Parts: sequence; structure tokens; C-alpha cells
Amino acid sequence: MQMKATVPITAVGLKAACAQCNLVELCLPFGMSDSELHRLDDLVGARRKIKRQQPLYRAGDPFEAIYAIRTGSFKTDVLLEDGREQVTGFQMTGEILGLDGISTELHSCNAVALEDSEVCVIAYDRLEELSREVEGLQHQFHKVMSREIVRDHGVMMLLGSMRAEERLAAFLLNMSQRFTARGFSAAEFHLRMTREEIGSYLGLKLETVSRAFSRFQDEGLVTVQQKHIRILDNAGLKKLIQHQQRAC
Amino acid sequence: MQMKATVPITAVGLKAACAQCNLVELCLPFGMSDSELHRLDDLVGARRKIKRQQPLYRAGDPFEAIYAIRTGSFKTDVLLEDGREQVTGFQMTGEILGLDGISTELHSCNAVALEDSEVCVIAYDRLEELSREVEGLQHQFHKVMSREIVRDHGVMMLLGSMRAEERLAAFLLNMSQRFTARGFSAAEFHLRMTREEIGSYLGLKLETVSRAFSRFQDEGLVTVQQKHIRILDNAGLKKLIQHQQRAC
DNA sequence: CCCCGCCGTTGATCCACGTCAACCACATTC
DNA sequence: GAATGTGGTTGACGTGGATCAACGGCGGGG
Repeated sequence: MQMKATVPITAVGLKAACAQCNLVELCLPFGMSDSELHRLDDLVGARRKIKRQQPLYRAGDPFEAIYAIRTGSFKTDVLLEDGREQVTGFQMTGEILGLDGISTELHSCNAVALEDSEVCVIAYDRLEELSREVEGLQHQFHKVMSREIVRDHGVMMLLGSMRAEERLAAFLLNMSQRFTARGFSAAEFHLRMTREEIGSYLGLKLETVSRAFSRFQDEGLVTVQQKHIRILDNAGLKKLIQHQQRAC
Repeated sequence: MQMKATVPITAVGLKAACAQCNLVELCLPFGMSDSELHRLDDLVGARRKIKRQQPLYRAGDPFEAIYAIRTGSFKTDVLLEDGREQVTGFQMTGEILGLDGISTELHSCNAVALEDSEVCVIAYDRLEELSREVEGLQHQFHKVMSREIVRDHGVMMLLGSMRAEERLAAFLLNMSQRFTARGFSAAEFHLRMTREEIGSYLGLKLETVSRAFSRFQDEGLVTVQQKHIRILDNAGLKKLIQHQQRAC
């Protein structure tokens, strides 16, 4: 069921035109002036469509570009020789994929589409070139990388110090907040990933994720119907995370 | 026991002079030409000495500079409101601290010296400025940030998918490899952090860390005397990580 | 030198989560 | 509509690591 190599499923020749894109606020060009914005037009090359379950890139692939998600969503994961998988993140529209490849010029993880998706391809050498000239771009790019580091620290906190229900609560609140930023409902959304993928991300087995969902539902914090989530008690979820619910 | 703010313990006026530093190979200037190297002299401002247990910066501090470790070592950690601590990393000479601050212009974690240490202070606005002119610096800086992201993914793998002994084995091999890169013995070294700090980093309690050390010693993989470690069977440790040691 | 505090080790017990297994809800295909 | 497969839920049970507790060793200060 695996493909030999990561090949573009579709590479359409359309220019991406950040200035016209409604994702600027969430994406790499955030905070740039109009004049700066127009200089990006020759940076963002083609778009590429990726079908659900297909890889955008794989660990070991040569690194040439980073990718901005235009539509759809992805997961990134790393694999151990013995087959164990760790999902390292879920990415939504406007977010940047591929930063892991800069350090060794090889991608160090897999990026897989969770649904039919489209990305803007940003050639990395062109990005470095242009960001030497466009200060706003340079600065924003650094912020994007730094944000990724901060996000990863948050996940470490989650994996290293939280119990199962706290992890799931943190995950739901994070998803809710990211949907909100994209103009969707904070309270009601559709998860694109399976229980197993959530579990891998949170360092839990899928059964534990499922049970935690059920318990949240019993306690009136959320309603869950398969992948459709409705948050009923945001504050209750937040409280779960902070109050280490132990005696003493 | 906490200090109000992070103030320089000592700020010596000495220019750092990367070109003369024996850490270039490990540090930000890696791979830069001699002529590029000399342009760094006015980038790296003062050095700063930090006493053991003192913070270099704290979560919430305004971000102004990143730091290259000249001597000593640090830990970085994040705290939850309820007091839980997650150590997100241990840093050694030549490694860069403070990248987490770029995204929000506030530091998002604490950096604490594990021993009396000295860092080179690199003003961030000057770094951006200079890296617009010096291509090698720009590229190397991006690699350093990317490497941090890749490293964090490795820690997630560890926290999310490995059992206690695998985590400790991975930790020891990682330390060994980093000591080697610094010209120290790969087999014998002195840990600067406590069992509790190791435990926090690995998502384990200190007792579990201690027991795993004892078991490694019983199995002839290492000898442990307090913080002094000698690795007897490198391959054995590696095997521990890959072979998911379950029946079936 | 002795005292004291911190750090590390080890043992006994507990419990959160993993494991194993059965079953159910949908979606896809024929 | 039946057949098949994938993903999700739930229950029973086992276990790895947390918790609680006692003790030992080293290092710093009087």
C-alpha cells in the first residue's frame, strides 16, 4: 500500500498570489506591507494537490521547499525502525510544513494529508534569497520557526506531565482555538484524524482516547459523534488541565 | 527563593571574537568563511556569566537576544500553573538558547544554569540585520532553528512511544554523542543534572530513573556512581531502543 | 569533626493506562 | 440489499511506572 517515492500527485501551474489569498493573516506573509506582499508573487511557485492519505513528503526525501497549506489538513509523524509511530503534529490551513528539512537538507518526518488538500510550494533557496531583501519576510519566517519550537515544547509538557484526560482536554481546546482563528465555530467542529492518530499524538492508545471522549460526554463537557465534536463546557475543559486532580 | 527579575549576574565587556573561539564547529558560525566570520565580531556583544541554579532568562521576560553557550550547561523548562515542571531540554557548549522568544517577543520557557556557565549574548535585531548581508550566517541560523525542531520531534517520539528503559537508554546515547562531539570521552562522563531533572525531561519520576540506572548496571550496560556514568555496552543500549521488548 | 540537607537508592503497594477481545456503526463495493 | 472493511466503543484483566516510605551517602557550614 506504500508508494515508492513521493511524487507530485498534481502540480498545477497557477501562480499563488499571496496578496489575493484570504489566508495571509494566518500564513507566512502575515504582517507584511502591501509592497512587500507583491514581491512574494515570484517566491510562491506552483500549487500542489495531495489526495487524502497521500504523503506530501517522506522522511529521507531531499529538502527543496517548504509548503503553506491552502486547503485541507495534514499530520506529520516520525517512525521508529520497529514500526512504532509518533504523530508530531496536525497542521491546518495557513500553517507551514517542511521546516524540519532545513537542518540536514533531508526531511526528517513524513507529512500526510488527512483529507484532499492543496499546498503552496515555496522553494527554499528562493525564500532565503528574498528574505535577505525583504525584512518583513525574514522576520515573519523566523517567527514561524520559533512558533513551531514553542508549540513543540507545549506538546512535550503534555506528553511528559499530563494524564490522559488532561491531554485530550488540551488537544480539544487547541483544536477549538485553531478553528476559531480560521473563522469556524469554536464550539463545534469536525476532526479529520482517527482516534489512533489522536492517540499517537497524545502518547495514548486509541482505546484510552475513546474512553476519555466517553467520560467527557458523560460529564457534560462535550458531545461526541464519531469525528464530530461539540464543546459544551469550555471552562470545564480548561479546569481539567490546570487542577491536578489528586487528593492532597 | 525566587528572584524578581532576570538581571545579568555579570556582564563583562569583552568582545567574543568567534574567529578565535574553539567552539565554532559546534556553534552558530559553523560553516562560515573566514571573511564572513570576522563580520560576526560586532554581532556578538558582551559575554555573561551565570552562576549554577541561576536563570539566564525566565518565561515572560522580554526577548532581546539569543545566547550561545561558551562554558557550562543549562536546562530549559516550562511550568504549569499548578507547579508541574517539564524540562524541555539540556544544552551544552556551542548550543543556542532563546530561540523560543522570537515568536512572541517574550521568552516562553526558563533557562537555568546547571553549573557556573558563560554565554555569548547575540542581540537579535543585529542578528537579523547581519544575516540579511551574510548569506552563510542566515543559512546557518536557519539550520540551528530547524535542528531544534527536529530534536524536539525526537523528544516527542521518546515521550509518546517509548518505555522507561528505552527513554533512559536514548538519553544516555544522546549525551554520549554530544560529549563526543565536544572532544570528551563517549564512554565516560559526568551528568550535570539531578535524577529529578532527567525524570522530568523523560516524563518519568526520579525513582523510575534511579531504578532504570540500577537495572542497566545489573545488566552490565553501564556503571553508575551518582552522576558519573561509564557506558560499557553501547550496542546493548542501542538494541534496547529498537527492539520493542515485548512478547509476540 | 559533626551535623544537616539534598540527592540517590530500594522496597512495598497502588492505580492509570495498556492489552486483549467482542461488538457495533458507517461507508464502499458489487 | 448483502458483503466487507475500517474506525469507534466498551468490558475484563494485566502491568509498568507512580506513590509512599525508609534509609544511605556525600558535601557544605559551623
